[in-house]
Amino acid sequence: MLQNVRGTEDVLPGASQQWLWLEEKARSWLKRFNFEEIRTPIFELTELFIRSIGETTDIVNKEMYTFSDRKGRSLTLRPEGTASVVRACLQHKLIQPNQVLKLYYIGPMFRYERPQAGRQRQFHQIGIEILGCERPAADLESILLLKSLFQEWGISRVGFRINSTGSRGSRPLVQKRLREWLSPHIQDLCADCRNRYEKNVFRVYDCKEKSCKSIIGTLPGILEILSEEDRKYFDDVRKGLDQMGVEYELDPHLVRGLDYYTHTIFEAYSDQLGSCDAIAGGGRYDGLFQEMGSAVQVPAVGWGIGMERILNVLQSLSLLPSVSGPDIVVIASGDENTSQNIPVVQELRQAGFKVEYDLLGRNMKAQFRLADRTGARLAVIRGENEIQGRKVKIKDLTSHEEIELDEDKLLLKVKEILSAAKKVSS
RNA sequence: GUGGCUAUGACGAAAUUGGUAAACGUACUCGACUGUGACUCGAGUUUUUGCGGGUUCAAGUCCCGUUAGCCACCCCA
Repeated sequence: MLQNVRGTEDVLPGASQQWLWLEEKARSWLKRFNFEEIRTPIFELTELFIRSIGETTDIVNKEMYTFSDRKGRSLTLRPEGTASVVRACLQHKLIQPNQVLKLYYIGPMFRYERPQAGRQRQFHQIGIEILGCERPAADLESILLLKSLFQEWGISRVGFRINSTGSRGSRPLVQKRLREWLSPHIQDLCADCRNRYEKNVFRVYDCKEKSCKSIIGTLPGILEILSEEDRKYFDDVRKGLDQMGVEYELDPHLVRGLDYYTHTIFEAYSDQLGSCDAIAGGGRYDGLFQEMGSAVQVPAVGWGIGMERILNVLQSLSLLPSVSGPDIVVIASGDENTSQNIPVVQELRQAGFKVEYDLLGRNMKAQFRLADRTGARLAVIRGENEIQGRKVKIKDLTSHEEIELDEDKLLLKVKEILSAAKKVSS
C-alpha cells in the first residue's frame, strides 16, 4: 500500500480541530497588533533562497527541496518564509518611505532533514515581518507579539535567548575580530569549524563540539566587539523588554542559521520538548532588501514559530481543547420516519446549531449511542408516536432529563437550552 | 548525512528456552431493556507478527537487507 512521503504528516480529523484552534488564537493577536496576512507561493526560483538565506548555510547546502520544472527552471519548495515576503514586497512595491508594513503568514515549509519528533520535512510556521522601522521599537514589538501568542495558547514557561551580531556595516569588522581571536587556536578546532572559520565565523561560536566550546569559552563574546552605536541599540531593545516584563537570557554565543540577520537575534524554546526544543526564532535583517536588489535600505525584523512544536508543547501540557461534538442529534424510531425528520434537522441547522442524525438508519438504541459517542448535548426524539401527536421530545444527554413539547415549540426550546451553554463555552 | 533502538488486530498490548499467535484491556456490532445512550451483564467481528530474503523439522522470536517511526549527533521550527 502506498504511504505518505517520509517526513510528511496527515492531519487527521481530531487533530485538524486543534490546528484550527491554534491558528484562530494566533490570528486574533495578529489582528490586535494590526498585522496583515500575506500569502506567497510555496515554491520559488531556487536563486531566491540562495541569495537570501546564504550559500554557506546548512539550509541551502543540504536541506532544500530543489527540482526542475518542465522548462528546466530550478525551483525550490520554500524552506522559510522571509525570502518570499521580501521578494513580494519588492515586486509589488509595497514599501513606502517612512511607513511601517506589518505582515504575517501561516503555511507549510520544507526542509530535507532526517525526521524525528518535532522535525518533519514538511512543517508549518506562523511568521511575521515588520518592515520599514529601524528603531528598537520594532524588535520590541515583534517579541511582544511572540510573547502574547504564547500566553494566548497558555504556554507560560517559555525561555527566550537573545543576542546581537551587530549592524550590517560593522559585520566585516566583527568577523575580522573573531578570526583574529580564533586564529591562534585554529589547529584545535573541529573540522567543521576550520571550514566555518573561512566561510562563516559566527557559526564557530555556536559549535557544540567540546573542544571548540572550551576554546570559545575563553574568548570574548560577540557583544564585546560591537560598536558603541550597535551596543546602544541592543541596550535599548533590552530596556524595552525589561520594561514590558519580558524575561530573557543573554546568550553571547547565540547564532542563527540564516546569513541575513543583523543586530538583534533571538530564539524561544520550551522545556517540554527533547532535543528539538526551539519553538520560534527570528531577528533583525536590515540588509536583506538591498541584497535582494532593493535600491533603498529597508530595515526589518521578523520571526517564525514552528506550529508542530507548539502543538507538541500544548499536547504534553494537556492544553489542547477536546474535540467538540454536535449540539443536537435528531433521533427517529425507524427507517421510515427518518426521512420525515430531515426537514427538522435542516431547520435546526439553519438556526445555527451543529446537528447530526443517523445516516445509516440504525435502530433507536444505536442512534442514542451515536449521540452519546459524538458528545452531543441534546437528543431530539421524533419517532412515530411523536409525529402522530405533533409532539417532539428533547433529552438532555448530560442530565438525562427528557421533556415532551409541541412540535412548533421545538426551535424556541432548543435555543433556550443551548444558548445558556453557548455563552459559557465561547 | 552519521550512530543507536523499535515495528504484533482499529488502538494499547501478551506470547517459557525458536514449538498451536494474538491472552488481557479499549474500540466496534448485536442482545438482556421497556421505541432511550453513557453504567452492568452476555454474545460476536478484525491477524498469515512493516516488507523481502536466509538459517531450521519448526521463526513473532535467530541472521541479512529494506522501509518507516523514535532517540542522539548535525542543524534548526
